[in-house]
Amino acid sequence: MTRANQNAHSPQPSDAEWKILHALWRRGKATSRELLDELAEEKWAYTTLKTMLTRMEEKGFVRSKNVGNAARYEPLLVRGTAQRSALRALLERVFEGASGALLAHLAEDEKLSAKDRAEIEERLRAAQEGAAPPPTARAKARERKRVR
Amino acid sequence: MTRANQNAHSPQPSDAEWKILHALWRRGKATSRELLDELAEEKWAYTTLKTMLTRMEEKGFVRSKNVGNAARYEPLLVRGTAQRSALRALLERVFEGASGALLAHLAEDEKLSAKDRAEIEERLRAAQEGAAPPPTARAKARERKRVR
DNA sequence: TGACGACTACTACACATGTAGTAGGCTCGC
DNA sequence: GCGAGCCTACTACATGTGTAGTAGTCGTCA
Repeated sequence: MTRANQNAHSPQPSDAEWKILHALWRRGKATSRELLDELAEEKWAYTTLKTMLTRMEEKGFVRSKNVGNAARYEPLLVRGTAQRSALRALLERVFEGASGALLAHLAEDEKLSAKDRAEIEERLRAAQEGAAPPPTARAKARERKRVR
Repeated sequence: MTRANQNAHSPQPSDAEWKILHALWRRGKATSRELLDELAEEKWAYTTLKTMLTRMEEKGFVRSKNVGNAARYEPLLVRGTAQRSALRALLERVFEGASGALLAHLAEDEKLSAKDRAEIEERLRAAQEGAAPPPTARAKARERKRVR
């Protein structure tokens, strides 16, 4: 049993670990040398990356398989799941569960492109169909929940 | 001087620090004893909380003023700003800047009530109207003083 | 006036994280 | 067969964080 899934209480990846995970998700699997290239802008010493990978393997974030004299790593975490878990953690810790407030910040962010928005609407619609009858909520009341 | 604003590089509050900050935002200002009550469910030793507060003061997250023999603390971070900064950090670190993906998770989250979802749609629509369609740059740019 | 209780400043310590060095083992070209 | 490289496992060490104990100070109440 892998123990690799990210249920609410498995530790969250650290900053550096996220970077490595992203690199791994991009490439599927990779040797540490390849990862070092992929993460060139971090300017890590090879051994630094190796240390990280070892720790990540201990935590069940990645798995390694020996290929020749080198190890080839692959992610065990599923990107979407890990992200969701991190998001949930943030939501609790920073927003005390108030997703509305989180959204408010996000929605106001000018970095959200129109394309992003369109995509979200799309997803929302999909989620809604599969989950709850459209309550056609007069969500006007939203305004006053946005504390100070 | 203060140095209390959260520009991109001031350190993010830690887990425990967020809890304390939330308590402080709830009460405006408070003595450590009051905070200990407010945070009763954490079951912290008084000195634990005190240590945190001291460290937070060093970091410029809070400020204390002596009142009688005890110190009264007040937050220096502004809630919304701190939250936004944390959100942005998450966005970078976990979603590599893809706010769309973040939102998608938020939207699909089964924990999100239908009401929340409706609210999201609402917000999206609003954002879209106000921002996206034609490049008619509306004065939305006022917000973007956030350096980095 | 002295013990009691609250408060503060210091100190301690374990674990996580970022960062990297060292030493020893394989392999391949010459 | 040997040295140059590359790889791995260990070890190291500073800093941050969670958690708390100790000792010293001060006001108050019996």
